[in-house]
Amino acid sequence: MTRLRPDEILERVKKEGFEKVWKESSIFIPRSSRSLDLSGRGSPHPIYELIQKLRERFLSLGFDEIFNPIIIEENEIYRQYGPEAPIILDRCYYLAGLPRPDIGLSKTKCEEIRKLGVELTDSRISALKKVFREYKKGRIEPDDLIEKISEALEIPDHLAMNITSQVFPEFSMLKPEPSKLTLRSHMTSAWFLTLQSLQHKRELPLKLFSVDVRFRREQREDATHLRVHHSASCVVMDEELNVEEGERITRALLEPFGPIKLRFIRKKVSSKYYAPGMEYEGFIYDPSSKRWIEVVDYGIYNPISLARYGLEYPVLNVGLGVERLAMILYNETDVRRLVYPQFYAELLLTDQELADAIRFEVEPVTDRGKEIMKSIIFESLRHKNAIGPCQFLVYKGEVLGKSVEVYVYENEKGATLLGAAAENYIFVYDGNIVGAPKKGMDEIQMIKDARERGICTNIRYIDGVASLVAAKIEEAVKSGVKTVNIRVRMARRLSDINLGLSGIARRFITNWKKKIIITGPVFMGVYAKISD
RNA sequence: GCCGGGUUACCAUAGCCUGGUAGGGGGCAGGCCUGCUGAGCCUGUGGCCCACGUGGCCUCGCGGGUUCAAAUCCCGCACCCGGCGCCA
Repeated sequence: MTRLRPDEILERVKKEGFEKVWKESSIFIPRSSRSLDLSGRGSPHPIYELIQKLRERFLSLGFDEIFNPIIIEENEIYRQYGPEAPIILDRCYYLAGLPRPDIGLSKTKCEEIRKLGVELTDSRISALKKVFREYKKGRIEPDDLIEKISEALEIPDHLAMNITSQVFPEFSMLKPEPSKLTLRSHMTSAWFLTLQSLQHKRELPLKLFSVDVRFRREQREDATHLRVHHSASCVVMDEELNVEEGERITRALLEPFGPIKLRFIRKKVSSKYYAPGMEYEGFIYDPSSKRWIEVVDYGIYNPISLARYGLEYPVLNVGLGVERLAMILYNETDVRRLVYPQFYAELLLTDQELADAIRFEVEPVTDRGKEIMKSIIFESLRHKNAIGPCQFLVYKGEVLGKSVEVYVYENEKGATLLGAAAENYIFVYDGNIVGAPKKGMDEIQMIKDARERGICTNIRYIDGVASLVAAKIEEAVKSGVKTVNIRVRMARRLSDINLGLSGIARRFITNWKKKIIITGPVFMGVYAKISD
């Protein structure tokens, strides 16, 4: 397995430049001879899962889904919020863009260049235009711009420098210029536009919803604040409306999520886009923190704002913070961890995941090899209490056209064929890897816990050793080696019994200072004779 | 916006105040010792170069500075984490 080598690649880019290395870079990419597995099921993101449920629920309550504009002109905020607009806009992101370099080379610019003492011919102008185009496409780097301009105009460097600094300051200092466009901070900003457009096109009552993102210019993201989060928002426009419908809609919306304690309170000071006294907040009781958490906001839009959009009917708006609800439902205290687990969640493996990460370091690949592995295990266990010196033939047969005999043996006088730990199983418990017999050793707490509450991998020490021996025999047959003799004595590390961990599992164990305890006497000898 | 803490090899860290060989642990690798179960001991473990040595150079987030000498002191930057403020 060859991997990409970031250090080497960056070193080459530094020496040879981006363009040259880029052209050759496809050769670095390791290619696979197998095709990718496209079966199985992945895990969904909890936020999208919740959004899906909310959408489904809105639809079943008779609301139509709308894709609302995300980019909103600053002016709309003034129309909706009136005098409150500046403090709303303070929390908004404004869009900015880089100024377009003047590729067209206007007459004014040409005139300015002439004033600097450059004689402009048609061919020079088109050469200069070409330089600008290349620059914009990134084929000329900023460092080389002056040089290229001086070549195009056939002038000395210092003159080219003057041209860029005086005639085209935008080339040397590309600074983003703000626009009056903002990213919506509330779904309401978009609802006014949508309602304005639909009010005479669809029959009342109009029931619309959207579950989508909104943006807040937070100083910093913390456990309860994100810059981008979702609002499950709906509006109702009808000839007559009662604000109490907000509570009914909220209760109906949250019904599929089981018994939730809800409380609604009228806001003493309502926001300016609502009519005074007609804005309510909804709280959900969070049993884990034993606190009421604000999740919903609803109210009836104020007639001034409506009038500025020519709206002739009252509008009720309900907005629910999706991430807030998710935190309660998923019992999570940090919204960052919930939404961006890839950045914030600690590396955590369940015992099952850790157990799955334990594997043989080498394994037999041929059917015969696997057969040998099985008989080593079977025969060794059958004679495990035999007293040495002794040996047992465990396999005799052909492997890749050569005859192979395999023996398990014990040379030591008075010792049993297998050591006491040979039949130990590997258990995983609380992030620790523990080797232990199926019975006994209860006086050691870790073993007791691992056996009672941990996961048994069904891998024994003897399995690891047998796998190693079988693989070595295969290798010996292929390379023409005549004998294989493997003695495993005391096990101390996983590799002693031919076991290994994936890199992620190892990182998990070292990260959390977990233990790998597999010490034990294996004392197993296997000998193989290979002849033609 | 204000204030504080952090960034050291595969992992988690010590060292910084008071400048002078980057230390201990885990993991991994090798060796020793281990004969019936919880276990020890030694060595190695960032990169590059070569004349292959008891060799040289680089490396403590990035970039500068001070100094004979910088992980350490000073300045700037980036990212991360806290506290306060803001949170319609």
